[in-house]
Amino acid sequence: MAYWLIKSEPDTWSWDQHVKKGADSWTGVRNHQAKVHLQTMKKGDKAFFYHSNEGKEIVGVSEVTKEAYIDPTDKTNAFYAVDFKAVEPLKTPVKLAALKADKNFADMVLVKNSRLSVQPVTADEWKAIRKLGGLK
DNA sequence: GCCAACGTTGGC
DNA sequence: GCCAACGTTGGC
Repeated sequence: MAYWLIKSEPDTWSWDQHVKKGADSWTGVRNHQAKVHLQTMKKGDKAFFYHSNEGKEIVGVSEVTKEAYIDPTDKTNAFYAVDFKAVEPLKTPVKLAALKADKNFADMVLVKNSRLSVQPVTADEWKAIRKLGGLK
């Protein structure tokens, strides 16, 4: 089981919308590094749902329900989409600022390369952030 | 709203 | 194939 972090601007697609929809497709990724990560995802993998711009915090946990397929919104067929369903919200959102202030997360991709929209998360980071978010 | 960081494009 | 110019993202 691998862990990931997916980013969305709440103006475009928020956690609340994600929860209401249940499962939805993560389309529109037009970055090759992010694409590689999408292709690596397996059904059942978990991902943190991060709000960029507004909030700048990790707000929930999602799960991969469908592995990478050609992004229907991409006419060149060069990019991929993955389906996610919302699993559970964090009891306390984990702020980017809090991660930056904590040395344990100094190497985290979110801290180092904030522009990447789909990122891997290590098992250690996963556990620590769940804890910070008030989950077991 | 600004601007730094990054990716992409296109001229040479 | 290099690199300057440009566009986009996202933190501040």
